[in-house]
Amino acid sequence: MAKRTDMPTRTPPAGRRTTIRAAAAKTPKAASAKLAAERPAANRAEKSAERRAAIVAAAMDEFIARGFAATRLDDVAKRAGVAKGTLYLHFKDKESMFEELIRTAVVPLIDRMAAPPQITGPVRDAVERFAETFIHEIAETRRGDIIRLIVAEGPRFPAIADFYFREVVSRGMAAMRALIQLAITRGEIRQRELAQFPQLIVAPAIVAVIWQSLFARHAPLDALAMFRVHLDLIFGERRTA
Amino acid sequence: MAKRTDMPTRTPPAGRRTTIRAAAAKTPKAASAKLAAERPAANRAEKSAERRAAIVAAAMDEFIARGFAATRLDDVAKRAGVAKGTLYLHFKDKESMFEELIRTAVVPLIDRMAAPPQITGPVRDAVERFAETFIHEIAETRRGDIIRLIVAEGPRFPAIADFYFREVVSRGMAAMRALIQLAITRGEIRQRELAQFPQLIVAPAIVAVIWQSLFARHAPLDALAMFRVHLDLIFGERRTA
Amino acid sequence: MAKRTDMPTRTPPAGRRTTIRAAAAKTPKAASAKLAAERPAANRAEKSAERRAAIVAAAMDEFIARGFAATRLDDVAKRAGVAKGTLYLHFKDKESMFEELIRTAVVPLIDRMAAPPQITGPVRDAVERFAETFIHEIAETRRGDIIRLIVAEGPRFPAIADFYFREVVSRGMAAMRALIQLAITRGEIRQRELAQFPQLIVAPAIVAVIWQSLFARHAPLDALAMFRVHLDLIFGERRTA
Amino acid sequence: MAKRTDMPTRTPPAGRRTTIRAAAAKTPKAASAKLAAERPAANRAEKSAERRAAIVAAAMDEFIARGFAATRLDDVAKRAGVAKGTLYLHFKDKESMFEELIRTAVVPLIDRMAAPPQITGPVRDAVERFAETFIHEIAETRRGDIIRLIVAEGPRFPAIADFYFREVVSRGMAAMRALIQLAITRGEIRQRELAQFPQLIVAPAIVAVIWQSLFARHAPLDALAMFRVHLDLIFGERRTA
DNA sequence: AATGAATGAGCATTCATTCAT
DNA sequence: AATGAATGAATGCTCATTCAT
Repeated sequence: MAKRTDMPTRTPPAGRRTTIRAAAAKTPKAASAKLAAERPAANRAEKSAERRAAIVAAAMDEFIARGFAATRLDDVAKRAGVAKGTLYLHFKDKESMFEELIRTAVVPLIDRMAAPPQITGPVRDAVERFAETFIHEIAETRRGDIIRLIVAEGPRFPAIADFYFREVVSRGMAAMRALIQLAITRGEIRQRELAQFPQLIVAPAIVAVIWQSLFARHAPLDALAMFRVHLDLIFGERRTA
Repeated sequence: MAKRTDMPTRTPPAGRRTTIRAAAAKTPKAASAKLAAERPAANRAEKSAERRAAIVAAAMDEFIARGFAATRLDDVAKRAGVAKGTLYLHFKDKESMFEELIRTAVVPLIDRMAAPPQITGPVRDAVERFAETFIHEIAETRRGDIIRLIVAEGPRFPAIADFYFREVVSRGMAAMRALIQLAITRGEIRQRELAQFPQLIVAPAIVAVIWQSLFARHAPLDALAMFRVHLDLIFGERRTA
Repeated sequence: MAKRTDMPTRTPPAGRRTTIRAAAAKTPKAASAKLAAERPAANRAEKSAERRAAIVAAAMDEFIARGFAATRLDDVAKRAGVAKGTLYLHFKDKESMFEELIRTAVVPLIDRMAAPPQITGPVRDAVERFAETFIHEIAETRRGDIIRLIVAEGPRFPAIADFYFREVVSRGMAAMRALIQLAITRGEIRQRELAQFPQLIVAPAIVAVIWQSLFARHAPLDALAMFRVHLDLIFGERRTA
Repeated sequence: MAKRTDMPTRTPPAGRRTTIRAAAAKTPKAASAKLAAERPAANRAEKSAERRAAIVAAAMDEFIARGFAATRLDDVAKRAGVAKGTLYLHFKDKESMFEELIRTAVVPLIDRMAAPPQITGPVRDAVERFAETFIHEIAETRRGDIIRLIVAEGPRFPAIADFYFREVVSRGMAAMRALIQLAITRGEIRQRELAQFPQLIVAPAIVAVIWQSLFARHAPLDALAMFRVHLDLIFGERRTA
């Protein structure tokens, strides 16, 4: 069967798929021992939360690397250092695991969006700061992969697309629109129609995220520099920085 | 190519996988009968080409609707009106089917990009015409789904990402850069740095494609109108059309 | 013993297994709380005996409703209001739980059989009284289900079939045979060969038990009336009651 | 049809369950080779029917030996000499396999019941002939096990209990009642109330079936002799045969 | 070439049993 | 003693791939 190509970025492959059964880390004990060693003590609830966190992290890695359908819960369990059955103590099934995972992972994005942008100086500065944050913390981290994951699986998981639209996209659009209108009022932006398409502001960031996961090795992209040029288009020539 | 030509927009998903069994058209016979009826007679080679085209079209629909891993060749065969074994007369295995498919599907995109843009008037007009074409023929058709498919599966199919980068992206970028430089030379664009990031030109088109498949039902997007505002940012306020 | 004493008739099945997840009372805590509340205090041994009784009752319900293989110890524990591990403080494993259970449940049957039938008047009266008891206390109660359970699982649990044969069947047959012979001696029964097949006396009772659990809803059966007709066949026309 | 035709009595269990994994006859190939050898040639449809018959026979053996829940489809496949997937070409899932199996197996019983009893002489002779047939062909063969299987699984498969009641029990009862009434009319039976409980006629046969599968090794039962005594009770002392 | 029945490795999920707390 | 989280072998079912017809 499939060769199971290697993922270009993060996550080391959790096992060879078709031919060779992964050398089957028969060492959940070892793994949990390691966990135990790391931390001085932990009561029942803490340990459970820890395990859950390990599962979440492992599942995220696998789902990002392989997509929903191709991810094997066996691999998730191995990577998390737990037995297969343990997954089911925390999640009803693979599908809910995926959906809950995405929701959880999206929360930091929401927090970013929700942080009321501090408009102390020009709007452009606020947008630029926002973009810096986004690019550093999302486009260049695993969170960017989550966005790609949503793009990839969204059509098969309408609940996820809905959730993402509601919690992130529509809120982000509203915030962008407010910023744009403020900038128009202040005369920083002359293009009044821009308020109708706040997507235009973030489009380069989205493209950067996609570019990083698909083409980074062919042609690295300086996302931040690109975004600054983009801002120049919107706000007019860059001030002599 | 022909046969099930255009199916101009998204295929309705044939069923959620995990829970509901797809309503699996139980009529391969019927389908192939229809095929046979369409054309009076056909020699061996023609029939084979026809079958292959049917398979390609069917596979495209299924891969778009479900992604690589979740697509069942059974469904592809059913939809194409052929037996399962027949698929293997045309493709080595599921993986090569997928890869060849993408390559095939990407050719029209290449052709679009390769068509030397007619610069008879302002560069902006050329770009606008290009965008109109792109949006009509890609963002609003099934071809847009192919782009999403590449985004979704690219990391698992580096060969495809490579191919796509080489054949479409890098060529498109080069063409864009040339246009930008021409426009800068002519004074249509003042932002000189834009030439370094031709991605900025197409970013809204990419975002439109993604938006359509994820959020169209929440908030339809007038991709063309958006793109025109985008062009105003780049080329300056729209001429009084 | 007590506690959930009565449950006089069939337990409603907790859910079809393959398709629907049982509505799994999520309240072991609540249940055991109730237990604790019922009785002011209890020393260690008493509490243990109580728990064991609760487990036995719960297990009986589940085994009757689902059979051995399909019964989940999780459900038994939940129904008994104890933790899963507690089951193993009382029983070695599922199999011994089942076997001990049956043995326990069969004891009342034995007691019934062993009670020396009071022959104060005609043998027929004794047999009729016996049948009344059997039908009221067995065929029409959960104990009848135990007989069906033995029929169902006997071939897979030879130890149980052996035990049941030894403790109930052979003793019952002997008692029946004695009664028959007494009746023959007294001239109440003319059919001498009946003594060779004491099964014939109880056959209608067995059939009644099976009928109740399989066909009661299609066609209710008046077991006692049937048995009286049966006695008429054996002892001759019923006296003008 | 044939092959493992008659297997007149109980099947030896196909493997120890809990402790030892069955020595796993890894020889489906061998088995099907044997099949092929037995028969000169066979077209597609014939082979399919043959396979299905093999599956049906194997499944029957396993279900009888272990009950529904404890039967492993792996074992069924092994015994039938086919691959696991093949089972699913013939049956939707384990549950429908079981239900269809029972239905199929019950047909011969129906045929027996439906055969209009030839009343050429005394009714008693007709009943006696019926009983002989029943005991030879059912109580003493694997068909008896099917009755036990229905008793065992009926409560978990209401559809089966319904079917069995409708197709066998109610029809059999009606036939019995007609015979009884004829006998009453002719003066062969004096007990008029017997017509209300035709179950009484067959009760010893049912008991014999159960006895055979549970207690045969403890105390063999001459079912036919027992039934003759039973008939004497109903029709009066046996004629000097 | 075309078919589709057959295969069997693969995988999600369940559940008896154990054991640290 | 009691708990219930954790385990992992077991099992129903799927589906890419093969191959006899």
